Amino acid sequence: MKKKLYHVIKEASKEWGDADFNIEHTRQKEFGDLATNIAMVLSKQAHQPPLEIGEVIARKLRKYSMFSKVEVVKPGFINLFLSDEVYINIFKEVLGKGEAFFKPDVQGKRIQIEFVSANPTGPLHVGHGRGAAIGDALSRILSFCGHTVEKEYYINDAGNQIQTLGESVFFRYREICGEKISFPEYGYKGDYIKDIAQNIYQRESKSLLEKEEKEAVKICAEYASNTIMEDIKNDLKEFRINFTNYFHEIFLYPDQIEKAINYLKEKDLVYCKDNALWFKSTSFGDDKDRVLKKSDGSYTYFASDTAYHQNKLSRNYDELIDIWGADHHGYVSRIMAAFNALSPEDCKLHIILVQLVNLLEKGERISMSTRGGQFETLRDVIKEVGVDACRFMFLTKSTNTHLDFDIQIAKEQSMDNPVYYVQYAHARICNIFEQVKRKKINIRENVGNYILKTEEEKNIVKELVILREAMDKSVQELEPFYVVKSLINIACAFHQFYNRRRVIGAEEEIMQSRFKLIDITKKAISTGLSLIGVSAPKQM
RNA sequence: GCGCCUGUAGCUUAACGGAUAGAGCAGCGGACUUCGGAUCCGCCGGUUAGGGGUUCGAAUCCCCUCAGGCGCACCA
Repeated sequence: MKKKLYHVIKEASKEWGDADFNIEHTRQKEFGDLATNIAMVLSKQAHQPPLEIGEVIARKLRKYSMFSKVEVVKPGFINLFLSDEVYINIFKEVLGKGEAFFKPDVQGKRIQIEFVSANPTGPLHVGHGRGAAIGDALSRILSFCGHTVEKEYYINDAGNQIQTLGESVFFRYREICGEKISFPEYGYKGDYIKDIAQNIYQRESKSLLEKEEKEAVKICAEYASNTIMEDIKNDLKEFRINFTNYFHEIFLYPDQIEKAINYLKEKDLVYCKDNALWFKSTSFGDDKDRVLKKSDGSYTYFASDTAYHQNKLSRNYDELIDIWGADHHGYVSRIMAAFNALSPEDCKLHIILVQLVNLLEKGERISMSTRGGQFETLRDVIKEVGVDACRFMFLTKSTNTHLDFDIQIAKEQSMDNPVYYVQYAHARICNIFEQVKRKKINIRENVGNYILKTEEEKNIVKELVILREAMDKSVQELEPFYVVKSLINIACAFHQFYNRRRVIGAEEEIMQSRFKLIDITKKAISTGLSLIGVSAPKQM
């Protein structure tokens, strides 16, 4: 609809030449349905007052039957009031296309999105949960819009952290075996480490003590990372997230890392200094060059990450998306540098930073690093507030803003917690159809004469159009939050309608139209909710 | 010290450079004899952290100050 309008307005204003104008949904209904700033934009280049230009354009626009009123106001806005005919046509279009109406026109691409990727050294916490909710919603939205999406989890199972994990477990194991040890400062101190050590003890008894320490630590590390990874996978499943693929860092050792380094060498982007191997990331905009291979011969994580991205490139995606916690932002420029060095041409890499989550309870901050708090893990939070509320909560604010997650509020069923508001609208519609069934009211397949008389009904139609635009915007900006916001507005438009108008009991023609209207509204809500991984219950 | 993110009503927040800064919660007051009151309507509440600048027009862009968060390794 906007596209069509765009052309109409462009046509009406062509005597002044091209301009970068826009059309927006108005905030207040006195300003019509839509408004454009074209007169103000043109006034600069035409050296003419915007009101004059606006009046000329408005005169032309008034000839179109799609507008019931066109007015030019104060600073130079042209307010457009759409005729009922336009609403009816959109309404028919939505009904004809069904769910497909909400898909923006996009060219299908192959996209890989990597998210969560938490190290298998401890359970997922709330911050991971937000990344998970955003990554998963984004995948669903992208694939709904026609892209082919693969979701990948990268497991860091090769570096020092795993070594430390193994050592930590082995310390606990020795403790269980009766040795007196002093647990190292750098070790993982969580209780889950003790549980894992206990399991190993039950399986192996004291046999590990007879092995060489290096060997024993390795066994512990392997066992621990596997069990923790299993737990993580269970948490993700619980959170309704299925990855297409789990990629192990260890798989890159050492051949693919060498391959990546050699590739950079051939391009003369690598040099030796102080016995270490450096990548010239400054040539690609990074602040300083980065080490690939340390002087002790081992690789940095940066080296394996580089190799990992080369591996991704070899899989022929059109676009790559990495979702990281905002605490990794210092890492962005070096990976971008490596990526640009590796990828001569088309494939694009987007790095999305998810801002941190503050976990609160009744306004009090719960620390995530100490074990004082009750709900530091994602699992605990899900158990407490439920998957629906949890996922919705993570998505109500844009990715790039800090999120205060208050357990207390997430449990409440108020407008602070809009998931119920949206679900309730869905349940209400379902209930109307329940009543219809019970009262044996006939729903006609073909409604000859569509009627959208009231503001409330037109509002719903308008919000459905906005959902499609939100879908488009979410894809453009890789930001699922627009869809969520639109869902809340659709629910709002429906609740307003519901409170002022009736479906059952309205005059036959109107009732039949309204059946169609609420049916498509229900579809919009359930589709939208499914895209963010939230259920659409029939009753609550 | 350098870099990134953030600062909007008591709280949580919205606003492609556009109109009187828009919502929800909390507070106060109302609404269905009929489809679910987890809803709807009204009132109260703002110097958009502060100060400069850019322009027809700034919460938004630029500079400075203040406050908070996070990064600045041959760590992961």
